[in-house]
Order: sequence, then structure tokens, then C-alpha cells
Amino acid sequence: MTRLQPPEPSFSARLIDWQRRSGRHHLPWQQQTDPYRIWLSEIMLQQTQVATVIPYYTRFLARYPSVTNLAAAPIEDVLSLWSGLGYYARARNLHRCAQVVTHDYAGAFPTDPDTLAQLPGIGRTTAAAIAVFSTGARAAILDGNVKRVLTRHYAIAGVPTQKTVENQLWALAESLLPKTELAVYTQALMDLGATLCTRTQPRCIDCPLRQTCQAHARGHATAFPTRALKAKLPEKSRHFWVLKYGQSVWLERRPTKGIWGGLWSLPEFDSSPTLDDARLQPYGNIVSITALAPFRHSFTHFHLQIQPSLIHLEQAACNEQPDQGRWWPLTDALQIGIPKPVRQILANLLA
DNA sequence: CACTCGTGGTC
DNA sequence: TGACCAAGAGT
Repeated sequence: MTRLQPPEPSFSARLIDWQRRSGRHHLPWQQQTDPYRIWLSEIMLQQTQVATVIPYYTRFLARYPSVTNLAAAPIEDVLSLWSGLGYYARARNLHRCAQVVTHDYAGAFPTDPDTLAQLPGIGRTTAAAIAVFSTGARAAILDGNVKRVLTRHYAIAGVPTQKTVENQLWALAESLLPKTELAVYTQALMDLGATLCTRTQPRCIDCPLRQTCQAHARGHATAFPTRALKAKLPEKSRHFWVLKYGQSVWLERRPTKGIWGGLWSLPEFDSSPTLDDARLQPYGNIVSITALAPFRHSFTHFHLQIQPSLIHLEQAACNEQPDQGRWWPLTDALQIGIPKPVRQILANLLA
């Protein structure tokens, strides 16, 4: 006579148990419930891995211990601290959000998911994460990790970024929420996705959901989530002009909208400069022009071939508009908000 | 809704 | 090396 199997603990119960034993518990924003710090970490973690975020988070918190400190800071300083982290609209929204919280909420960071979701840079997932980790609110997240875990466990076909599939996943995520221990459960979903249920080499053998995972049962965990076919990324080419006068370089502030919005950057053209180039007229007297080593910089949606040219000037024109374009001492330029490839070029110049 | 928005890691 | 994608949001 066969013995009845004990009932399988629930989806959430197994995750919570696993999290206590095998989850991450000592990340810099854990072990505390200050919504300001949790918010800061969640914004930085959007589309960005933990290891990349940690040094930025530490520097930010040291410089801005509270939301009112951040609100009072010039945006230039915020972009400077964000430089290299990418998706710079996050930094601008972070700053705006700090000002809204400071002025409209008297510096008391909201913890209600619906209130949070109306603040700049905070969407449904980030709002839920802040609420859960700061107060244990009962709200669902649906980030890349959760999409991967859920599509595998329930063998959900279709591209998760498509609205119908995404709505289905949101409903599923809501229905799976435990009644208590929301913070442990939510962290478990993130940690499982980040450490076990990974994109290419999932360690199903160690997974607390293995017994009920439909993708694993089919022997194809990595068949989910379904990926959309993507067109080959376009290749673009730009010439970056490095105007150097003494130990200073000419940088221009980029418009708020578009790539590298609000950052300081090198002037860009579609061709290299020549000694009699009319485009150099505004900057001063040219001594020499040297082609620097070209290189490629890849974005999410295109590749950029960069051809830098070093232009030595013996006399700089006084055409500065301090907010739009100005000469920066090289060492100072490396301290302000500049794009990664510009940092590379200037660092090589200094070396 | 499809597209835009950075950089670093992985395989 | 090139494709893929990571604690997504804004438009």
C-alpha cells in the first residue's frame, strides 16, 4: 500500500524557506527599512546588476544621507555621482523625486505603493519593491527575475514584454503573494532569479520550486521566457573633437532629452577636422590635429563607431557660455558628469 | 504600444 | 565577438 505524499508546501512558503537559508542578506541596502535608502537602491538597480550598483550606492548615501540633502543638491552634482551608471534619466528623475518628496511630503518619503507610483522614475515594480521592503506592504513586483521564474514555473509561452502576456504575469504575481512575510518573499523572488534561476545556466538541482516547475519537468528550463526576434542593431559613426588648450578641454552640455541627456560631452561631427576647417573658427588658433585611436561603443539599441581627433590650440577664443559650453581643466572634467566613452578619451589624454 | 534610454557581465 | 540581458520607466 502506497503512502500518501505529504502536500507540497505552497509556492511562496518554499521560496520564503529558501530565502532564509540561501538568499542574500547583506547587501548594503538591506537590514534596514528607511524608504529613502530603499528607493535609492531600487532606482539604481533598474536594469543594472547588484555588483555594479554597490559602489555608486555607497558614494550616493555618503554624500546625500537624506532625501532633503539630495533635493538641495545641484543636478550637476547628482549627474557627476551618477556618471558611468547609465540611463541618466534615472538621475534626473531621482533628483526631481527628491524635490517632490521634500516639498510636497515634508521630507517624509511615502511608503504607499499607489502614492509611490506617481513619483518621477517610480513605476509599478519599483513602487511595490519600496513599499514591501520598507513596510511589508502586500504588493507584487514584476521585474526581469520574476518574469523568468514565473514563465518557467508555469511554462508560460509568449514574449513577456507583450502586453497580454505581461498582464497575465502581473495577475499571476498578485495571486501568488503570501499573507505575511512579504519582504522575505519578494527578496526570495529576486534572489532566486539572480542566483539560481538564471538566464543561461539555471541550477535547477538546488531550486526549491523544482518539484512543481513545468519548464523543468519538460527538461527545458531555458526555453522560457520566450524571446522576441530582434533586428540587427544599427551601426552609427561619429567624430568626437577633443579641443585642447593648455591642460583644458572644451566640453558642451548635451540637451536634456536624448542620449546622455544633461551630461557634459565632446563636440560631435560627421567628419574629422581639417587645419583650415571653418567649424574650428569659433574655438581659437589651431596648432595641430592628431587622429586618436578609433573605438566602438555599444548601446542597447545601436552601435557607435567613435573617431576622436585631438586638436591643439595655441589661443582659446573667449566663447564660453558656462552652462552650455566651456573649457574644463582635464582633471576637473573627469570629476563631472560625462559619458563613458568621453571619460575613456580624456583619461587617455591625461595618461 | 513600440521605441528610447547606458553600461557591464556572460557565454 | 556579437547577442543577450540585468531589481524598468517615460513617452
